[in-house]
Amino acid sequence: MKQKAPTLEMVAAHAGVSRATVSRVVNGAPTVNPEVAETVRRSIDALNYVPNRAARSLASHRSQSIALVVPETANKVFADPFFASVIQGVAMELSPTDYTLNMIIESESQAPKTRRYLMGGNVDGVLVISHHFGDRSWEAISDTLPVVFGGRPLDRGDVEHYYVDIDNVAAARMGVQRLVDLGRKHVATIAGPQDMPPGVDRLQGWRECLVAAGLEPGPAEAGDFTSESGLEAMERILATDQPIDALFAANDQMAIGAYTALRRAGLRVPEDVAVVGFDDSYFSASVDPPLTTVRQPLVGMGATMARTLVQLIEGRDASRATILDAGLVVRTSA
Amino acid sequence: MKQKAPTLEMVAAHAGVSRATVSRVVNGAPTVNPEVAETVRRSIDALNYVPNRAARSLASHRSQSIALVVPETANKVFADPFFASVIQGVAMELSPTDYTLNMIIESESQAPKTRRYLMGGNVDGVLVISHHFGDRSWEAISDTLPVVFGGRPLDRGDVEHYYVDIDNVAAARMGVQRLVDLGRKHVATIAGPQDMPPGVDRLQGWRECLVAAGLEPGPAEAGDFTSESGLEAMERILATDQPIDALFAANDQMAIGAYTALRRAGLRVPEDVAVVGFDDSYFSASVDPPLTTVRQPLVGMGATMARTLVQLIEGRDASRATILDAGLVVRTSA
DNA sequence: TTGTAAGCGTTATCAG
DNA sequence: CTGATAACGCTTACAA
Repeated sequence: MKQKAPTLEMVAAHAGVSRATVSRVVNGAPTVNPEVAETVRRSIDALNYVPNRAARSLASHRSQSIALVVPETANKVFADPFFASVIQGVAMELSPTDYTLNMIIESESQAPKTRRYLMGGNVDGVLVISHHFGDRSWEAISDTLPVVFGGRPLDRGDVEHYYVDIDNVAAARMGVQRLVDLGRKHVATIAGPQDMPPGVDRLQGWRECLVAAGLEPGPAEAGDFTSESGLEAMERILATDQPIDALFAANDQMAIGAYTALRRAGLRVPEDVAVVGFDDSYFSASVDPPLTTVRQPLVGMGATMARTLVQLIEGRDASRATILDAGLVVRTSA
Repeated sequence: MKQKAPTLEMVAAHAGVSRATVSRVVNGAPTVNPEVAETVRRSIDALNYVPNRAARSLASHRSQSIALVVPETANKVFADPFFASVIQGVAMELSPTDYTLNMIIESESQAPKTRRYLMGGNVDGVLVISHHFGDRSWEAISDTLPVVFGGRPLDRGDVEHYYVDIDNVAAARMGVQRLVDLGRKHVATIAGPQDMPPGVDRLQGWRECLVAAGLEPGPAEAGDFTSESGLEAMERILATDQPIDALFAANDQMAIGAYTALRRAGLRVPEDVAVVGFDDSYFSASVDPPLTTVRQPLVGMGATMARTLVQLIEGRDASRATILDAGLVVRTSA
């Protein structure tokens, strides 16, 4: 039953032309007589021909495939809505193109293998989603292939990377401003890890906004973006016994962790403590009370990364940094 | 700067052997003199050689790549922990192998294109994660390529598919049994969509368990696995004014939706209504109160799917159905 | 155990 | 505008 796939040659025979012509039609070359092209197209349909990628890339030196590298980092890769949503955006953007998405989960141990695979001409470009920084191994690859990062990479070194991100400082300011506008005077924050840009930038935005409003920054504790760490950080903040009437969390997961700590402490949201999160994760509308949060266009970021990379691959130029807009989503918690 | 990748031929020259020999070493053929093999390996390292996939698959008629097809179904693909976790399992399992993961988001509109791509010899096997059923288009593909499903496909037709799943009926019974053991007498359920196996099976398990315990099944309302639908279903259940002291939700997202409805109705969890969810999604431990739930080994399911497919591809045989164990995770809500 | 040589299905370079 | 014909980098009988 297993029918062998028809080849270009068979189509050529069927249409009574040369393989070269069929190839031209398949690739939409402009220099083909319309009538001939039509005949060829009919033969293609008749035989249900599908080009063979392997042969095509061997001959053209293009793989038509794009690698998406994500760090294995425990098994939290997908637990983090950040990754999941960005990946979704990439996949959807690429879906209608001729590029194939090659997902690579990079465990620390086999990073070298990955690097060689990428440089071995097996992909046309690389998308890197990472919260890691100071990883200079990408510089060599950037030298060989177009690489686009999700989230601003640490700018050490002379290489300017391509990346798409939001302005985390400004976005955080926007979230904190909501709290200030509500008349809150004692705004605490649960910051993200201080060894990665989003963590640092959002903390900075919080501080800047408060200072600009003439308020004294409240207590700040850092978490690792998991809800457990949010719960713990909130407990530490409460333990300081400083007056608190508002909280800005560097992501939604930590915000819901804080919800639990607040509830246990007998504090109501938003009456006693108004809470603003960050990300607008898909669950933030369905927690109780619905979380007011700074929206990050994650799926859009993924799509933009993919679009940028394709541009680079196809020789068109693209801007080094694409900064997408963040926005405030007001719900009930603040 | 862009250094051309070294070819097999260059390695052969460097090592002073024929290309065939290098090929044998690369592919781990047993018929190679150990010393020669060692020399070749050294040359490979020295030149930093990486085989070219395109050439390799063109010559061997194997693509060494596996397609992972997920339905686009709105943009909820990744919002659903089910997909995210299964995909993660697949990716991690494949990561150390020579197979490449080819993610395809299939939008209804271009299903035909996808099908032709798959049948055009571009992949060695297909993994399908779908909640859809009655889709017979896979039967033709199963005829050409090994296909493994995530979740039992609807068994219409004469083709027996390969799939990995859990026993949803038994798993649901296990969750409801917890409620029964707690002495609850009025167990309601929020079921999943009734046009897909998990939805139907979990509802059946709920009923079976209750009947076996000599209890009258409480009210049942169906949702669509989103937390919003869970909230609404819970409201409908409460509106029936039937006495309720326990709830079994067909997934965790609907369970947390129900939390909100219960809280609004002034009901406490678990004191007034004990709640058991399903999936053990990554957020279920961090909601308040922590959710008791039926754990589904999602990442393991993904890994198993990948492993099964590779076995099939490599000619070893595998069992048609692999049923993984589910378990009860007891937290605070029940 | 190793080498020779014939493909694998396209693209690309030239003539025509 | 179209058709030969040589690559592309590797695998794989078949010989040696």
